[in-house]
Amino acid sequence: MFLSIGDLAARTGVKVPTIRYYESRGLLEAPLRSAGNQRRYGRAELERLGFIRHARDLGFSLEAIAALIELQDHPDRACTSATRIAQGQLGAVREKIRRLRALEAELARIAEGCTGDGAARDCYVLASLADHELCARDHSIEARSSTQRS
Amino acid sequence: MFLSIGDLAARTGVKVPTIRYYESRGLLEAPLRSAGNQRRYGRAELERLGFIRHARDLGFSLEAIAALIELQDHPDRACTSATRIAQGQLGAVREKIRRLRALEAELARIAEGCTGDGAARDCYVLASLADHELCARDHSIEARSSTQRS
DNA sequence: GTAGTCTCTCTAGTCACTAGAGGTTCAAGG
DNA sequence: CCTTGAACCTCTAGTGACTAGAGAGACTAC
Repeated sequence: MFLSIGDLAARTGVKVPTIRYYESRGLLEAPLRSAGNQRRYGRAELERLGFIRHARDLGFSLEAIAALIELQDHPDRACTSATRIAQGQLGAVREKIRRLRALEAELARIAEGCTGDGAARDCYVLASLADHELCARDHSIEARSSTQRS
Repeated sequence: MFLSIGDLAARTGVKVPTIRYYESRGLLEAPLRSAGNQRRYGRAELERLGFIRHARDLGFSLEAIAALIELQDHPDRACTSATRIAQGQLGAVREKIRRLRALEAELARIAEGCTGDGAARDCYVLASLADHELCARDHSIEARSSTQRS
C-alpha cells in the first residue's frame, strides 16, 4: 500500500492542496518520499485523513482536531477533553442555529414585505435596513455569514 | 454635527478600524477632514453606517450591501434587485439552518454517547470520528464553522 | 505648556483553504 | 529506450471581513 497524494485525495475526498496544507499545519505527519521526492502514504495516513475529514464535516476547527488527534495518539489518557471538545462544538452549533432562526424570521418579514415591482424610494427592504425601528425584534449582534463547503 | 471617527463608532457600535475598512472598501465615501487630517462625519454618514451595520447584522455580505447602497442612491430605479438580494440572503440562511440541524443531530449523538470518564482508547467521540460507518446518517458536505461577531 | 487620549497610515495576522507560476517526476505507450 | 502528458514539487498570493500593532501626529482639558 503506497499511495500518492492524488490517490489519497481520491480515496478521502480531500483535495490535494488541502492535504499539503494539513501537513503544513501539523495535522498530518510528513510522509515518506519516493526517490523523486514525491509523498507516499500508507494505511495509517489514510485513516488519519479520514478522521480529519469527518471532523471537518462536523464543523470542528483544525485546532480542535489537532487536540483530538493528540488524544488519539495517547489511548491511555482520559477522554474528558474529547468529550468537552465535542460538547463545545455542539453548543456552538446550537447557538448558531438559534441566531440564524432569529435572522430568518426578520429576513422573511423584510423580504416578503416587498413585491419588488416598485421604485427604490418606496422599497420596504431598503427602508427596513435603513431604520432599525421597523424591526419586529432586536436582532443586533446576530449571526454573520459563514464559510461553507460547496 | 461634526463627529470624529470615535464619536461615529460610539453612536453606531461599529469599531473605529472597521469604519476605516468600510471606507477603503468603498462602502462609505471619504469624509471631510479637519485641519489636522482627521475624519469628520455628518448625519448622512451616520445614517449610512447604521444601514451597513444593520445589513451586516442580518448577514448580508459587503458586496450585497454595496449593491443595496447603490440602489439607495438611485431612488428612481426599480427595487427588484433589492428584493432579490434579500430573498437570496433568506434562502442562504434557511440552507444554513438546514445543514446545521443535521450536524446538531449527529453531534448530539456523538457527544452524548460518551460519559467522558473512560480512557481515550474506548472513547465514543474518537471512535465515531474515526469511523463514518458509526454515523446515523450521511452528513458529509455539511456546514463548516462560521464567522460570527462576539 | 503639557499630559493623555484620540487619530493617522501602514503592515501583517486571522481561518481554512484555493489558485497559479514555474519546474520536476512518474507511468504508460510506442 | 524514449517520449508524452499527467501528476507531482515548492512557493507565493488571494479570499472575506475584519483585528492588532507600530510609530507618528492631532486634539482637548487643565
